[in-house]
Amino acid sequence: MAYWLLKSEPASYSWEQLEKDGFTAWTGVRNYAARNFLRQMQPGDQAFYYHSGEGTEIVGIARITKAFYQDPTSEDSNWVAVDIEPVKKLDKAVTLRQIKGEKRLAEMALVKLSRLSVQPVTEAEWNTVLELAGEKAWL
DNA sequence: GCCAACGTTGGC
DNA sequence: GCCAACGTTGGC
Repeated sequence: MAYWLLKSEPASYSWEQLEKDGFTAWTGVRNYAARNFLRQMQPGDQAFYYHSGEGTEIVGIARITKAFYQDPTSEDSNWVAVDIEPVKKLDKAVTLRQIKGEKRLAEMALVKLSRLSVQPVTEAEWNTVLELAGEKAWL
C-alpha cells in the first residue's frame, strides 16, 4: 500500500465538502508529474488531504477507492482521475509551518516541490505526520 | 534544441 | 498584493 498527498483549495473543494459528499472523483489535474502519480494509485492507498491557500495544513486522511480512469472533465485521454473517500479528520491539523519545522519532514515533496498538487509520501513521513497530528494510537 | 516570455500555483 | 518556483509556449 502506498501513501500520497492531495492538495486542494478549500474554496474550490474542501475536506468538509468531501465528508459531506461521502466520496468524490479527483478530477482536473493538468500537470504531467501529478498525472503520473495518479496513475500509480491503487484502491486502498491512503492520502493526506491538504488545504492550500487558506489553511495551509493537512486536515484529514482519504482513501483511494478506484484506480485511474480517463478524466471525465477532459476530452484528452492524457488526463486521468481517481475516486477517493474520506477516512478520518485529523484530531489536530498539521500545518505547513509545523512540517517545515520538523527535521524528519525536511525532504517532503510538500516542502521541496511546493507546487506539485499530487505527491507521494514515504511511510516514515506518513507516520511522522500522524504523530504530529496526535493520531499515534491510530497508526 | 535553446531560451525568453508568459501564465499559474501557492506561501507569505 | 507580491514574489519565487516552475511548467508551457513559441521564436529562432
